Amino acid sequence: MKAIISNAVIRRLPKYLRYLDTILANGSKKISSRDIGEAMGLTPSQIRQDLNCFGGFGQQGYGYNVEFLRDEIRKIVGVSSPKEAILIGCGNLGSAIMGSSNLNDRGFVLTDVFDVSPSVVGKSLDGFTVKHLDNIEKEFNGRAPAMAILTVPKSSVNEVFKKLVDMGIKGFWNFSGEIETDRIDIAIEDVHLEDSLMTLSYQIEQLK
Amino acid sequence: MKAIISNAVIRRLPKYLRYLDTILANGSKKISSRDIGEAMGLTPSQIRQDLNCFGGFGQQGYGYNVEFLRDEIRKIVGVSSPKEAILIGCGNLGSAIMGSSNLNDRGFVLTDVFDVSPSVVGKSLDGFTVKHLDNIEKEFNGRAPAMAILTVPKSSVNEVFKKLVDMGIKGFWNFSGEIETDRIDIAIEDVHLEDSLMTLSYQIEQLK
DNA sequence: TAGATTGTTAATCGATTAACAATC
DNA sequence: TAGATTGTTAATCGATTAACAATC
Repeated sequence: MKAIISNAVIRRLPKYLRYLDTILANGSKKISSRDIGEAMGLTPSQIRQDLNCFGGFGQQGYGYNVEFLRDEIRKIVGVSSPKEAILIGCGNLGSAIMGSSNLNDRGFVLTDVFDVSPSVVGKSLDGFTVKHLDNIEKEFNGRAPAMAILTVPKSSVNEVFKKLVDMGIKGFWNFSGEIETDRIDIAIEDVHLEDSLMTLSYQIEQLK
Repeated sequence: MKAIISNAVIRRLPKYLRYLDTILANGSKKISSRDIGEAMGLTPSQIRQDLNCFGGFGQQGYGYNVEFLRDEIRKIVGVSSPKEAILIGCGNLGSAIMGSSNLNDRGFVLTDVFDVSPSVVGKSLDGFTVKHLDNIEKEFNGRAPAMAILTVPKSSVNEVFKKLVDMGIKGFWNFSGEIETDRIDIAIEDVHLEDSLMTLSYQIEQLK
């Protein structure tokens, strides 16, 4: 029985990964939990606890081999086995995500982009020909990509979500507001940029 | 002496706000912590604890007046006193943020947008004429907007940040990666979309 | 070997939940 | 008044930190 990993730990994994990538690029071969902690503003204890949720990646008296640790975390996060992703909604935000190089090397490969607006369907954007969402089932013909990025209007997100779930898609990166569902066999990562913005507003008020 | 509010509480405030806005739009006049909890997947206790960090907004035996509570949280978050914001970096993501209506009514008013690329400086985007970042001091002439949105390349974010801090800007909504600073009189809200993406990748791996 | 640093158990701290008196 | 629900204190739970034996 696999122990349940707390959300706090999972949210730190990408940060470890980013840090290890940085120092690896700088040529570091080994690192101690003490040094990681110092650089990332965490306690050495926390780092050792976090890593030991997944395995003993270090060596007593030595520390951690940077490249090995990086590769292990990449495996844990799933970054080393890219999954097919599609994008629904080619507005400003959708285009921004399409254009960024973040998807590749972060666990996903973008294969297709969809929209419903006649003004973009058929057009070429960032090397993708925008397809009509109505044809998506035909396009995939029983198969399903691992993940869909939702950058559609708030008003249509639930309808689009339902359609994609019916196709068998199990992962969603959702920029389109609240999704209503009780399916627990589906992974949804909600990005609420307005919440982030309001948190900043609060912080700025506190400075006064 | 004001008690320090935990980060967990602060991150929930925008969610309360969003929920209250929704039910207010649906015509609800009053609500109990029990009902809020049910709708948002939190315990009634937590909601009462959270709100009582800021004051007693309810009434025993009755519950909370939705509109009053909403307005109080808006005040706490600072959404009801909009602050000047500027945008640095008019690429895809910058344009997406410019185009979204999220800024207004979320505590900020976008007044100016800047870039350094000759291909956009001088052009008109979403009703804003893109100005050159080199002229920003002249533009503001000693004044400083409350917040800057950073959607610049990772490689230049620290340089841009330093420039803006020198101008007196105290709030940053940062989409451009790691900012190095030890200033504690400055509010920085980092948005790491790659981290969000990797967390989703992890979650999808767990479904298998 | 001696020194260093992990892996892991125990202690602490903080956040969430439960309970209940106050009171509308 | 009786019923409902808050505000708040106390109990619990979980996450972080400290300590230290294991061991490279």
